[in-house]
Amino acid sequence: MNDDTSHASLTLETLLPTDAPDGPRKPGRPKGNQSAQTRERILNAAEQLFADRGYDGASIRDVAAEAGLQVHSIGYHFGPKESLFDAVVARRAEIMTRLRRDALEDARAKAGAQAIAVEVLVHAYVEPFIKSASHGDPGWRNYAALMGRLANSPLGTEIIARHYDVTARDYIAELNRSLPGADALDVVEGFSAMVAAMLGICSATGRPERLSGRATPRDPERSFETLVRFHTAGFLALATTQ
Amino acid sequence: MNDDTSHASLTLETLLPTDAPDGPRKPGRPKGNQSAQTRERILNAAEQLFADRGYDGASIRDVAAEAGLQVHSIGYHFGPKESLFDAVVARRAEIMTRLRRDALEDARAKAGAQAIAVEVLVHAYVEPFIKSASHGDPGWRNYAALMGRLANSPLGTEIIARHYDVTARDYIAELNRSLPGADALDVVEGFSAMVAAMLGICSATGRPERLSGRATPRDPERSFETLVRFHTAGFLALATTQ
DNA sequence: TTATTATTTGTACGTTTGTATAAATAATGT
DNA sequence: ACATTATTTATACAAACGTACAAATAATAA
Repeated sequence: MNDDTSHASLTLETLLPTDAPDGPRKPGRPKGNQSAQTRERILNAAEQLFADRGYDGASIRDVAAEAGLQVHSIGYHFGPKESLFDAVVARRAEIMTRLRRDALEDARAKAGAQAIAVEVLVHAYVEPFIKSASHGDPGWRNYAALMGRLANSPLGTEIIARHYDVTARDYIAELNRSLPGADALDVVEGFSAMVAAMLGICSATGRPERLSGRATPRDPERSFETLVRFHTAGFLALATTQ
Repeated sequence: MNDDTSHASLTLETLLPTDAPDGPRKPGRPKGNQSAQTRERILNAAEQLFADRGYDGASIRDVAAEAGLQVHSIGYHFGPKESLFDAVVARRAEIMTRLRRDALEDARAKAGAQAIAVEVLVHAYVEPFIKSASHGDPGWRNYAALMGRLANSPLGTEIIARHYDVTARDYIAELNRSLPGADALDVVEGFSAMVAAMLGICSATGRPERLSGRATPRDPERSFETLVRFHTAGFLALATTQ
């Protein structure tokens, strides 16, 4: 599809910043360090296809076609399929983790010697993800959908653990400090519920719209605020009751 | 792998009740209505493999081997792959839906003219699923894991909608009655969060154990109680705050 | 200039995929 | 007894899969 690259007419391709601004690739060693750019293009294509069709549903050939490259270029840059998959997850995981760590340090600095408010912790963990997923960038939107798909699958949990568990434990420890009356096991349970809800919101399955009967997609900003309110109350209930 | 079927030694196969107690099938028309039994066996095998490897990760050949049948027998009984998948989901969806409807009617009868307590509604919706998934039956355990995998995927949401949305709407309507101060959109959001948490608990990914540092798997009964407490408080916060 | 290195292309291999066809077999209906 | 029906086996097929090899090409290094 879309093989009319011969005439440079005013198509979407020329108006929007695409992932392949250079046109069809020519063989030969590229100038300077163009490899990084090609890798990004492959990662973007893979990200979208893995999000749409899942790990097994998206083939290396699909990725190559979407990136405008030959099949072998994928393997050349990323090795076997599973390595490509891990690279897709890893790329934005690093960014997301940094945002969350910064938000946590910020909250710690503001709280001083006192415990951080639960609402602040929930906000700090969830906000970077939901904001990234709903701020227009299709890359982040695809990534969020992919994370949702991964959440309850064996391969997915293994990769998520590798990239996200350290920071998750930091937040859980801080939640325990803020909820001295709550059992630690229950706090982990609440944290898991929070993550599940966050991923559900960003997966854009259309189910909430269907269940509420509205045709228009819901406002992610509003979903975010509701999530914070809802889960903050949930956490507090773990400390007070029982 | 495991191709030493020549000698009938004391292996797990001979000790455990497998899905194929009748031994290898022989061609020819079976006595009476044995077809239903074969279909169940195929559904059990497909359920397990779809849960473990996902829709694209599990092949029809895998299912046939697991059920102890030839490849074509799967197509003979269920048609194309997607029909088999739908049949897997549908089988227990009917049971689950009945349990939930019964629980809802029960709660309505007990509440009389009053609104049903939010906690009762949360309990009624979640209990059949978590109890089925954790009551020892590997079929239900596989089914629950499969549902978790489906939750945030396009194919999955479509199938889930077809089988579960009607009852979900009933519960949401009742939740709105019990939360007169809450916005209907927020209630749907809370309901989605509740379902996501429920599926996460039953998917048995091992992440909560990893995050809490314990090696032993958590008690599902306890997770269930925590879920109800947590989400009931969340719903109530939607009505009181803002 | 010449040799080397990085990257893309084109092609190929063996396996696995979903699905289909044809024959064989045994219970059932008449 | 005989034709019919339901089901399993065996085999086949075209397509798609992940991966690999060899050649071509262009930038860089010597």
